[in-house]
Amino acid sequence: MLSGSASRLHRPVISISAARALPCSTGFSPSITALKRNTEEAAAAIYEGLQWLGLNWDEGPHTGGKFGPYFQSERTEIYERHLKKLQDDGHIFEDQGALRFCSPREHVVVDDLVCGKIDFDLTNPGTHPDMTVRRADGSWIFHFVNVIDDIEMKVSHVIRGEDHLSNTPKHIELYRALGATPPRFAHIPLILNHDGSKMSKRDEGARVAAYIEQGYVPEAVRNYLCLLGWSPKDNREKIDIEEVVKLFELEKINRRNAAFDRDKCFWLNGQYIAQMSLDRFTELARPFLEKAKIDISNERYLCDVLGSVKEKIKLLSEQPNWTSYFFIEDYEFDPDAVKKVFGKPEAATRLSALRDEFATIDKWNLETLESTLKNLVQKFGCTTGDLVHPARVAVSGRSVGPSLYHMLEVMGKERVLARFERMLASLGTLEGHAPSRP
RNA sequence: GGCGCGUUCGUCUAGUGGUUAGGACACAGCCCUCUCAAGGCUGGUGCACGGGUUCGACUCCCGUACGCGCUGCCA
Repeated sequence: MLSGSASRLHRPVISISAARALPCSTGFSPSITALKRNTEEAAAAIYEGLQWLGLNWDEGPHTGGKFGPYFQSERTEIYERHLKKLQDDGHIFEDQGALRFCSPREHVVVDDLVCGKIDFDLTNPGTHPDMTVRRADGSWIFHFVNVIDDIEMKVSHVIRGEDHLSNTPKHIELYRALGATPPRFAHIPLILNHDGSKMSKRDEGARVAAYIEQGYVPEAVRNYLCLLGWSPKDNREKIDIEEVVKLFELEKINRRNAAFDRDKCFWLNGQYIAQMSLDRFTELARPFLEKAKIDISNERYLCDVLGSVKEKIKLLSEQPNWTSYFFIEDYEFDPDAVKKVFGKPEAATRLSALRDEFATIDKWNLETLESTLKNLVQKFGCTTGDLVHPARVAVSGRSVGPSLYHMLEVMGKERVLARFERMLASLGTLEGHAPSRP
């Protein structure tokens, strides 16, 4: 079994990648599920986050396993037993009611899978005081339960943040005093914010909920996290989880801390969206559309609409904004777009002509729509844009959107003609259009 | 302060003594084009600094600086 202290999302992602590459199971130490309720909630958030990322583990509080119980609060007897052993062997002394472990005062070499061999000099009590293992009130100290849990659960590899590197020699002293062989350690770099400051649990990049709300795709976030401190070394950026597991080696993890790059994560998300199936896209988009109260009961239409905007979208949360006008008739008109496109009287004339031509179409599809419009362009001697822009504003109220032909095809003849009609009518009434100008 | 770890474009990285220091994001310009994207092309920016070792250092060694971590009866 392998353990990782899941204080941040990045670590478990790396841990799981590593574990899948190694032939062993994955789990999380009960030591992270401390007595305090907020800690348990934090741990639960990590578990949920991992599930969202599509990563699973073998043992832990909610999955079970053969080394339970997995909550620290239920493991008191286990800790008592090990403490007793240490006391019997004379490693413990009392200090103001608390219990401390008496350090052997030696050099301890940590042989880390990522950082290599590091020699720590623990001979000076002034700089390395004897560690407390239990408080006066009977509660346990993290370092102690952490070691006990890993022994009890037969943890073979401890993968955790580099912030624990300096604590590791103390842990090793404990393993030795208990007659246990220390596991292999792998201390992985920390994730920093873009400005170089340390990323805390409350920072956006560390909150899974933030990714979900903003419309990130789980596989993209997972991919991005894998690339922080690790690389397939072949210039690939988009790399699926199976491939990561195949290539992953703890020894190849970088030692330097990495800054979280919002832009790149965003870009990767767009890559995943562009390349995913329309079915998957629809599945992921649904909650966002529902939240925006868009009527998506017509599955077929929904799918067609999403198909027309899929390649434009980088974040799922952009969905409603890109598609709302497909579903409602009282969509808003962007004043700037209207002004720019219909500022000239020819625009209305051309739209009117286009309406007449479209009305005669039998086969309402991309090809016919395009050829019909292009014919009219010839006739007027204008540019394609001179016809496309008015049509776009008429049916969507805005100047940006999917390819016009695609949009019109999806909307259908009836809807499009009605919208043209309304546009023309509003131009006539609001502006009192005269065919000629001074 | 002490101890530990780190330092290649702004960011993520490839690179393990001889490379025009490669890729990606971001940025700029061009092309394409019905808009916005996408895509294609081009461009600029980098080996923290100082000493060694070597015929030759981004690569090895030693310092310095800077960053981060630990130094709790926090986890």
